[in-house]
Amino acid sequence: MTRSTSGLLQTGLLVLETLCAAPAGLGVTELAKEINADKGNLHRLLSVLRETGYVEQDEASRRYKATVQIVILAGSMLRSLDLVEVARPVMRELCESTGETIHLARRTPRGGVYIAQERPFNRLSVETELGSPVPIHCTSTGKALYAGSDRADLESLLDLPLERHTFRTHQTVESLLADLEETRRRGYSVDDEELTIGIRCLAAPVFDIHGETVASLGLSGPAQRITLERFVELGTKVRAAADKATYGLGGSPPQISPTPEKKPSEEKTEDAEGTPDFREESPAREREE
Amino acid sequence: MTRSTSGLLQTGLLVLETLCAAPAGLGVTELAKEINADKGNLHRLLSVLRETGYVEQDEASRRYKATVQIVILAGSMLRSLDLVEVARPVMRELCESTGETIHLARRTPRGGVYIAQERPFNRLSVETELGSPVPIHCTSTGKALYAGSDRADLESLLDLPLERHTFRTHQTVESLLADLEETRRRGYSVDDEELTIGIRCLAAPVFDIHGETVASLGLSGPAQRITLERFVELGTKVRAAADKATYGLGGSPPQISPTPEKKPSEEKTEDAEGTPDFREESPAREREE
DNA sequence: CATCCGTGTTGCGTATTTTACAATTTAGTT
DNA sequence: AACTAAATTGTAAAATACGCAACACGGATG
Repeated sequence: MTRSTSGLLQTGLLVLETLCAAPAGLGVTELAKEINADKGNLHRLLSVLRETGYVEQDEASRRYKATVQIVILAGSMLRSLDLVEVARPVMRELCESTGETIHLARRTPRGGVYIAQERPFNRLSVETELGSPVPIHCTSTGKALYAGSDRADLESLLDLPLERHTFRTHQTVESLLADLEETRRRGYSVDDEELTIGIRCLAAPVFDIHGETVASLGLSGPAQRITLERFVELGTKVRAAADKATYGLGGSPPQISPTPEKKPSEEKTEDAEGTPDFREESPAREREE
Repeated sequence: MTRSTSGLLQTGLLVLETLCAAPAGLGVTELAKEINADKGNLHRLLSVLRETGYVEQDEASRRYKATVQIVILAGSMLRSLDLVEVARPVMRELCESTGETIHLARRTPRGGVYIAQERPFNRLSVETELGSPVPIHCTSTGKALYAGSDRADLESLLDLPLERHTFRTHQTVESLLADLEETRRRGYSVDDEELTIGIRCLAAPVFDIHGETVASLGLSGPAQRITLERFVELGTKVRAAADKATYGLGGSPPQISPTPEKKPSEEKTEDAEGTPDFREESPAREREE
């Protein structure tokens, strides 16, 4: 009982995904077991992918591997994304002025993805890989991306229970929500050793022309250099850089905390029309460009 | 008369490719014209891609765009490629010691692709984009990748006539072949302003455990710094770095010019068994790991 | 050396999908 | 409000993907 309704395109993509995740390649049978499909049909499907150039078969081991064709596609996509183009110089500048690693992550309905990075030299620097998913509950990048989401959206994004990486990792949705609330107020997010002990990060959201959060720009480095005392200084710099990117996209960053002196509760400026609100997703109403 | 034999998977991939190259997105009709397919069917196909997460439709403009899903795939592929893992530290080291941009390109049967890059700071540096194709006839990277190919292979790779970028770009296959011959002899390739005036590059091949060229590691920078006098010094460094990567992959670099003093002609050491030969592709005989 | 086991590959009838063409809705424009 | 162009939905005919099963091949085993 393999599976009934799937379609060739769906399984084809699934095969590509599986193969991309398998460094050494997979045999037809292994692959069939992995994605629960018929051996024979899979073999034919793989021929198609081979002819198309997405997959190659090792002569000796007969195993199938993904080729760099996918990387070509991704490259052509990123090159055509004006977000990267706009953010790159800003990132380099911030990287040089702070001497820390800067990264850019794109927001998607299903989670964030790192899409660009700038690293300094002669320094212990944090490695973040391109194209890898952004954890939401324990990175400043993730928090900046989803600071505007409501509880329901957030819960659908998180895979509960929240994976604990350090003793500082958020363990409850409540504490995460409070953190996001604070993020919105101060205009940038903070990760104080919540993913890795010894690493602190700061990030700020980038908005598009419709006022929606499309990306976040972040800075990360060792706790020795990113001291708590520097949070405001660095946070401001990160936010300024993110705002530059926002302007580059034709958008304008929302006002941050009109009334800085306030209790961390009860500040629902709910739907205060005027400037695009940081808080919530507003459906795109204007047409594209 | 749209097209007869294509298959959903093939057109699906074609759609993805087209969409990745179209920054602003495409409408169903535009897309249909572009790839010569039926509007209605494409619409259904796009629904599948939307459900799978590879494509999204802009609410306002109704246009379809590629999502970052492809980048996620590419990332997972590159991360599982030990080539990148092995080469990265070598590249950083070379980048720091020379202060120039270093890049890594992977060889494929259809041409090369840039898959990694390291750039220095505070320097005018060359930008090479990840996932973009490597021109073979006018870059050191391309020459290093295909130095071992014979004339027939080469001609199938090149899109003739050779595109002229500068007055130094190779205009004939003959002069390119001679260049490749010299590349094999000296162990690294050279690009003396053949793609861009003012930019010089050097590259050397990386071999896998079977002695096949799998990648090339290159250095590029402005001609003011990369002077002709430094070619040997830098070429040697680049070659050494590439060799390190080769060793990291479990391979060993072939001997370079056993007799350094020799005329540029008549040096066919044809099939001198012993160490893997730089010259020609040897079919993989050992089984994978 | 024969046998077995696991894997890749091929065959085939049936049924589901894709296809091509066209009708219909929707949105933007004059 | 009518017009235009594009997106979406509908529908039989035909191509195909599907599931199952047989075959080929290689390495391991006894």
